[in-house]
Amino acid sequence: MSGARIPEATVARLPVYLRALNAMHEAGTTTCSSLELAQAAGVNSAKLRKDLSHLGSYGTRGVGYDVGYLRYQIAREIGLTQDWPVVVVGIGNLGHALANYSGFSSRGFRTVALLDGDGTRLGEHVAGLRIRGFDDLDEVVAEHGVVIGVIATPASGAQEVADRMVATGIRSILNFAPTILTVPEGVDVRRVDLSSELQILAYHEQRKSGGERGLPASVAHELAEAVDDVAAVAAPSTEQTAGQAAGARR
Amino acid sequence: MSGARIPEATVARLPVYLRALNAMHEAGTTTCSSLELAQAAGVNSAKLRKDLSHLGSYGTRGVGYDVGYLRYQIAREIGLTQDWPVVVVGIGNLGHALANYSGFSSRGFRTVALLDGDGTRLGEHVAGLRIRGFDDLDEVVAEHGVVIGVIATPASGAQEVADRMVATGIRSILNFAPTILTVPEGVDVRRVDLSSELQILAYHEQRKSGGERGLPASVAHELAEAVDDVAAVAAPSTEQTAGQAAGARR
DNA sequence: AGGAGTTTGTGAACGTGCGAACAAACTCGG
DNA sequence: CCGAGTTTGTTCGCACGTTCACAAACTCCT
Repeated sequence: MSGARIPEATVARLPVYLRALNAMHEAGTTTCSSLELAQAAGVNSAKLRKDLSHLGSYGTRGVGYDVGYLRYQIAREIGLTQDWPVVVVGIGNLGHALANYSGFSSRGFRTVALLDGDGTRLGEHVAGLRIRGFDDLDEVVAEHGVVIGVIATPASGAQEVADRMVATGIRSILNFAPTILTVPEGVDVRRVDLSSELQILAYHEQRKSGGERGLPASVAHELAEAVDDVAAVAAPSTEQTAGQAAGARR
Repeated sequence: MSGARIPEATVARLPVYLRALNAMHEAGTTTCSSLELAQAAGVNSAKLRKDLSHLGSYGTRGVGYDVGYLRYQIAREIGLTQDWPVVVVGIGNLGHALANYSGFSSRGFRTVALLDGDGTRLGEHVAGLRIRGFDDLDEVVAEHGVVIGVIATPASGAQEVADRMVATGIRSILNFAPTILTVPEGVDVRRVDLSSELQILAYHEQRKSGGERGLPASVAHELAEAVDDVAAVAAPSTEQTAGQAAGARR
């Protein structure tokens, strides 16, 4: 059963289940039903059961799941029973926060090196680690057997960092830089883009506002100004069908 | 056309397209084909065209898309032509980084207040803003018409912050705290979970390396207990949200 | 003007994911 | 031991998302 392929959507939810199970364990709960766990994780209980069924039959009908046991099974499936050395490149504001982030240092992941291309921060200590130059990447990767790299540089340097990472053998990259990385086949990149998340929220917010409820006056006022600003920058627009222009909206 | 519903998967990709278009614009490119834009965004060109077709017919057959015009259309659809005041709660390492993050202050989003429940940071200035107490939330929201809140507190305080936000009228929350928030119908929450992202990478990495198998089930339970003790000492980790896959295929 | 080349927008096929419903399997009380 | 109650694991139908393939529409060259 462990050999079977697990759907990507399920994989993405396993960390959530794991977190909920950890919370239950710390609260002293030893057993839980699929409904309880599902509510704690914010998903449908049928979906939870189907997700877990991909790992194996770790529950007991009529009873539920043993928190400690299920916790271990999920952790093993994800690979958290082994230690993953991680290197962080780009120790600006975000990199600094990541280095101090407890989620990185606990639970299977261990930050083994902080690298920065900017010489001014060299030697500085963050979260108990000395900031080293980016050129030390090969050495660090070889020494600790790093396979996961975190990029927290500005967008301009991210691709070069990624290339160097791939060259040293890193095959999984977590990218915080606001850019799309191009990597060879076989290398996984996951992107965490704060501004994209905000934009998605804004889209839905705009939808809500357009619906039944009115906009606060302050927002409405700023709307007019902002439209002008963006239009001045963004619209060299010459032709184009005026058919579906902006007017239709609210 | 603007009134039609846009699929969620498409909405999640629009910010990526917008970013690619911005890069092209800054590089002086005035026109691009769906293939060029798709490659810059890291997606299939057919998918790109279908996504854009949900907004309207903004391309020209045989030619491609006008960068500036398409850029404006996407920005308008997302709602970036208006100004979104944002309040950030929890000015620890992460909140500090967010406040300084250029993606927050530019392009439609404006951080209007930094709040923290911890009194020791009060009055401190970060990114040109004075840190205020969490109790000022109502006042700040009312004054600036805030509808988007960012939570960067530890997991323990996140739910209370969310409750207070909802009470003041905030309907969109970006949650960096490693916990699942419970909110009323009509409130959108997006989770950004750094540790979940790492765990997803670890899963795939384990797959690539052939994956060492886990321990026998007999030992599993006791080991889970041990692992948990360790985790209990360290602080909890972070969270991520639903959604988009990474740039690389797998 | 007309044909060749290019590129968009979309219809159709395919795969994936989700939720409801239900049989199988367990516990518990008598 | 048996029946009632509970909860898992799975099957099925449906909706959503992705990719292919192609007609429509545009430009360019002769």
